[in-house]
Amino acid sequence: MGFKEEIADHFLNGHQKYLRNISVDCIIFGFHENELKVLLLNAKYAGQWALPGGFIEKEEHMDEAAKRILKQRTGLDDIFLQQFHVFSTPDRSTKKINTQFLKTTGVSIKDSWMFERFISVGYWALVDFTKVKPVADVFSAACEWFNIHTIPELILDHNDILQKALENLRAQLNYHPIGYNLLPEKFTMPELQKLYETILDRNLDRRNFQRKIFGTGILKKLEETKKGVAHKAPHYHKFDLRKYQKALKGGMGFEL
Amino acid sequence: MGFKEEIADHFLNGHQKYLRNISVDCIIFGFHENELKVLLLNAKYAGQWALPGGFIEKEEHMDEAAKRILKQRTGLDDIFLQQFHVFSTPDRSTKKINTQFLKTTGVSIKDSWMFERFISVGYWALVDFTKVKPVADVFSAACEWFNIHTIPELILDHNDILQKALENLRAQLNYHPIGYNLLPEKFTMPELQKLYETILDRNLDRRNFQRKIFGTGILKKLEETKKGVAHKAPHYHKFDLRKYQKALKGGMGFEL
DNA sequence: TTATCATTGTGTTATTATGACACAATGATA
DNA sequence: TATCATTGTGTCATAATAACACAATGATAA
Repeated sequence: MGFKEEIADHFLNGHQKYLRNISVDCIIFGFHENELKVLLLNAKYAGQWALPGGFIEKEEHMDEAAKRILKQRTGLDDIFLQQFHVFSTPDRSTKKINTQFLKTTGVSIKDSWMFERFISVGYWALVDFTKVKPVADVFSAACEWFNIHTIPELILDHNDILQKALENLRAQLNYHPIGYNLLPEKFTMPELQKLYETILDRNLDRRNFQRKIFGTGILKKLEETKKGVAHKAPHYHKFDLRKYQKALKGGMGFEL
Repeated sequence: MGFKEEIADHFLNGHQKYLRNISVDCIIFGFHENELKVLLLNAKYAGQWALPGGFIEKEEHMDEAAKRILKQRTGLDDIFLQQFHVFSTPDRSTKKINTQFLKTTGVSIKDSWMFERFISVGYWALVDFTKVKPVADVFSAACEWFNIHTIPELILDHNDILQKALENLRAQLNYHPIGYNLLPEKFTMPELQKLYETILDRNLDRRNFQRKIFGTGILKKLEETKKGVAHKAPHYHKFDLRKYQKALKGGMGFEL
């Protein structure tokens, strides 16, 4: 099946494979060079950036659908993910964009399930930036990381979705192993603090932060220090996962 | 249109009015006689209790759908409601129940959108128990309040949904005007405390509770005392909504 | 009429958590 | 070898929380 045929098939017969009127959008968070980032796709022909998303197969759990989509974009299995909100304004339809897409692709289709309204379930995911190889798909010209503070205008309501994801991530910070999933195995205390500061969007006192984190016992300090860094080299740390999980159950007490 | 015709029409043509594969289920919370309660429907012919639910019209916001459903059951407008989770196990289909229902009703239908899998969005709602008049519908033999601690076995995964709703309500206690929406305008301090205790599922120290609540300034103490009560009569209180809203923004600090 | 009794209403103290703050040690770079 | 930005660490004042007891009330029972 060639490219055109593949597209036509998706528009004409996709509803036999996927549930109708419902889709999944993913906010993939990564942390790199002391910045919180999200993975975005550049929709071909629309020329606009979008959240990676997809549809739910007829016999598939929605969480599995999200995992499948995440795997396609990042190459990773076992991603930590969390559904956080359903977006359902009646004008959520990609009809305009899809029509434009078909036109430029040279495929002519009158009616399609893809022209209908979609209710979308938002998931956020936490990935180890260093392990991700961004992958675009046939609909996308590019797949790239963006700093959370310099997000371009996205299609549909994707900017709202992203905003809501951030708020939810913030609210969940004390109840999910966010540090554990966003950082590589070894990391420095300033990196961990910066991560918390970025998500909470405010500065934390370095000494109080350290006291609190160490107080929970979730970190093991390694002898090794970070190399190739100007000024005093910070020590590496790693999570004690057992204690981390336990601490999360009671909430970790960072005020919003 | 008679009853049978109405049913047949719903099964045969409902998909022209409603979105497919997606539904809404509501957990309606009320507080009465110091007990947290939920409103359940008894599904006709299935003989089992269920959460009130429904479908989303083609051009309707999902929140509006939930409101519409809530209005049907309670008679109330302006209900405080909150979506909290999406339930999407692949076996979520009412096919069996609906088939049974049609059989006993004497309506014969081979194929229907109602036999397909449904992904359901859970909403919880807070209502003033004293203002609700429970209303059943054509599918339901009864509509009644149940104490949260004595819930019968419900259809499908509705017990799970209810459990999740409770957990979410608990987690949201500090961020939403839950007391304001569940209690009548005038209430006593013991009633408010009992409400918090029920939702948090643990006992609170009477004096510390009072100190904390008064500390936020969200209550106005009235001169009036509760009548017809054995032992010392407690004073009535009412919420200072402005201060309540303000206090909620920063979170009210009841630990889970 | 009076005693009983469960319940309301209220304050103090000890403990714990938080926030504010400063200076010496480090080690790459100039 | 001097500089400099950064790491690493402790104290103290304040705020929040948890534990705890007894007098006042007023309907009910004796």
